[in-house]
Amino acid sequence: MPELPEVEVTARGLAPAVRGRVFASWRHSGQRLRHAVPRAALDRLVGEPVHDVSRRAKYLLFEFSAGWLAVHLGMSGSCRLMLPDEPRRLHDHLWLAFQGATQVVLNDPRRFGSVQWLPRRAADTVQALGGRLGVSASGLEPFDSCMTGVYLHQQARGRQVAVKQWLMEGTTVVGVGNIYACEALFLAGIHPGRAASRVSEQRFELLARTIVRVMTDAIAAGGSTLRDFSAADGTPGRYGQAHQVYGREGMPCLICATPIRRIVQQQRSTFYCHVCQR
DNA sequence: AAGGTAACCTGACTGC
DNA sequence: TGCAGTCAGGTTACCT
Repeated sequence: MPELPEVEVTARGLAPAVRGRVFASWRHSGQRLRHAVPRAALDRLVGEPVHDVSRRAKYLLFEFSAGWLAVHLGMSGSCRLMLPDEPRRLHDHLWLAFQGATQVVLNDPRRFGSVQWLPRRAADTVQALGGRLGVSASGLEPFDSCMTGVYLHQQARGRQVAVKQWLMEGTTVVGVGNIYACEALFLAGIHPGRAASRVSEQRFELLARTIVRVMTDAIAAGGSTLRDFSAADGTPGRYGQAHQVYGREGMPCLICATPIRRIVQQQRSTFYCHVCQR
């Protein structure tokens, strides 16, 4: 599921209900997620207030005085606010209860999601947490003012990999997954198979702007829902209706009417227009 | 060092 | 109706 917009929508949905509340208790389904649930850290956090709920890359961050609880939604995860007496659903795996009867429940059918504890280090910032979360979270946030065509061009130097794959690595810019990589490359007119180093600075300038635009629009629409995703209040995202190429194989390009093509790169589907994207 | 592949999981859908 | 095969928003360990 979730790329940056979906995680952002989740964070914005949870924050008003959770910010400032005291963490009261937690429960785990016992089913293994990507990483073992940090039991000792969760136990220590009981009684501590949550200062904020935010996002870094595709990670949801619950900020405590001692550090951050980082939740990743994997391919199929979603986090929802629930009342204590609501029945348990299939694939609910983690319950975080807060004072005042607020409960955050992580549901994840495929269990590619994770929960990690990041102890606070001196002068830590949310931006700096990226590297500690993994290489895929180490790049710049798309909304960072340093995310320019010059920056992308410089980062892509010497990289022979396809630009789409390079974009999705998360080492240059974070949060761009399969859907939004396809969409942003289409809007920038860049062929997804082009070597990253062979994209011009001018094209990268356009790409930097289209990434921001696609992300902004997707957040405003509540994200994309393919099958699993829903926001903290359970509503699905509407951005799927705005997809220009993703999931539109064989359908006419919205610019030139040429049928959209689908290829496989790195075992992932890529959708593009071979006329508009060069 | 960079590039490719497999693995982690469940569920929905397609075609026979 | 049932079964096999394919595909799905991500990440990373391990090869070459």
